[in-house]
Amino acid sequence: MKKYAGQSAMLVAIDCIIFGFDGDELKLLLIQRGLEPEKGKWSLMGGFVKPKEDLEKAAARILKQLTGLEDVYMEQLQAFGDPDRDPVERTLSIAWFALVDIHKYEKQLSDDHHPEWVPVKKLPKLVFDHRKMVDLAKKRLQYKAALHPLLFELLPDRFTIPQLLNLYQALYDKKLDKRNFNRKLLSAKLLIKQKYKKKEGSRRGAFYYKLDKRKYYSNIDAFMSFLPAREIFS
Amino acid sequence: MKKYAGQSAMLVAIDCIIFGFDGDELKLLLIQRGLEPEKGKWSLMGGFVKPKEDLEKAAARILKQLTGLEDVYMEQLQAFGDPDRDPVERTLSIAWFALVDIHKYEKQLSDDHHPEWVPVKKLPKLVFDHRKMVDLAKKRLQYKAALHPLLFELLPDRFTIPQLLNLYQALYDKKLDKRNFNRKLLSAKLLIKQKYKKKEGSRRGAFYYKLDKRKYYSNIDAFMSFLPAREIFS
DNA sequence: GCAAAAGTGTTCCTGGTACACCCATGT
DNA sequence: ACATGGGTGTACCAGGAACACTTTTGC
Repeated sequence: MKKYAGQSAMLVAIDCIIFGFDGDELKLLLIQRGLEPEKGKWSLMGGFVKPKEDLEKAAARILKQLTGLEDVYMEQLQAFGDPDRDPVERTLSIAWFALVDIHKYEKQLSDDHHPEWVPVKKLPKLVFDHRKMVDLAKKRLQYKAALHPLLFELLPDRFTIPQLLNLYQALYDKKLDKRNFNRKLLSAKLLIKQKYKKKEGSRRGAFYYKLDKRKYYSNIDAFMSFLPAREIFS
Repeated sequence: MKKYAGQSAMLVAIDCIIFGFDGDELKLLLIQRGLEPEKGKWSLMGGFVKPKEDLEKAAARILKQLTGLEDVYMEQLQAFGDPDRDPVERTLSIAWFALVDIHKYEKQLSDDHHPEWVPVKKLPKLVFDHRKMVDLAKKRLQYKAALHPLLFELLPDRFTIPQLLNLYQALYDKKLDKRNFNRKLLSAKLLIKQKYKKKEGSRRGAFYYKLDKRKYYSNIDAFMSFLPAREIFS
């Protein structure tokens, strides 16, 4: 195997921006960094890409390592390559964002990174350029979710419309009209109505819905505006 | 300077998907690869990231090396990291796409890569995974240009509305209604009408327009649908 | 005077938005 | 009975889509 002469290599890492929603706030799963430098500081979950490993695989591996979850929605965000972003050694990082059901996570045993779900709106200081990654990920999520059915990935299999409304409101930090939201949502015909929900948070109870997975997967790139889209990006 | 122990580095390259428009077809600037392996085969313009070089800078450097152009619209597309994508040695590539004014390019002296503008619809076989990069870049451009004023980057400073219409039609491979297109376009108020154009391609001549750069740059992320957007992605 | 492209207006209809009241239940 | 959140209908308006004819000029 010949090599390219005179070129210099660098380390390649993955960092994961992991979104979750607890019914009230949009959250990120952060860890306390286990390596020097900045050991113990808040950080995104990350890791190095292995010599024979695909980027997708690496991202999935790292996500699973922290959350125990597989088959999670992930999307490559962007490569971050400032030569000085890691003071130790030049390290390129490919940021991925993931949308997970926060409740599924809670049942998992997490490893020893001391992970915590932190509200996106109250982020602590993060190491390196992780803050930039988070900001970009949030923008990207806002952008994409305004046009595509995506946020279902953050909710359990069964969910109610008020939950979904809360999620949108949390992501965009705006109040939305529930009547209009409802209508748009149902007109997409992606939801299947279930039985009643009793207990939590309401006297009357709200109906559960499930995704019509068939339509969902064939439409995941479909264009539908769940929002007053042109005003949301202001 | 301490190092991360036991991690393996890899080469990091940039590949540029360079779009141009000749008034009729959408084209890509390809080169004949100068390195083994696959020397002489069609390829995107690329190069390795230098040890102290930023990704943006590297992409701009490589673009300038081929086209002589600076201050060109560029956007990071995605990292391609299949471990076997380059048979010589593991090389991660960050693909960028660029929109250039094909006529500005033609006035430049090009280097010895034997570059050629090739219609996107008649691409030759490309080395490695470059075809995947091109396909993704085209999809991304279609997506973004349906919602944002972007394609001006492919045209000269002065252009006519029929030219712009041709460009949209070429990108989406669909015919568009010129009356509706016209109205939408002008309602964005990004264009400033100029004098007549005589010669080329028409007896009557079409008016030139220029971009209102002030509004353009403050609105480059603005949301405006120049197209029957929800039908264009089919 | 005719061919070829530029330019322009109207109607229809969808879909977005604003807005307010009743319903079901637990306490 | 009342408080709390769940659920629903309507009227208005903006903007997208469909559609055809007139204008200018070079030949």
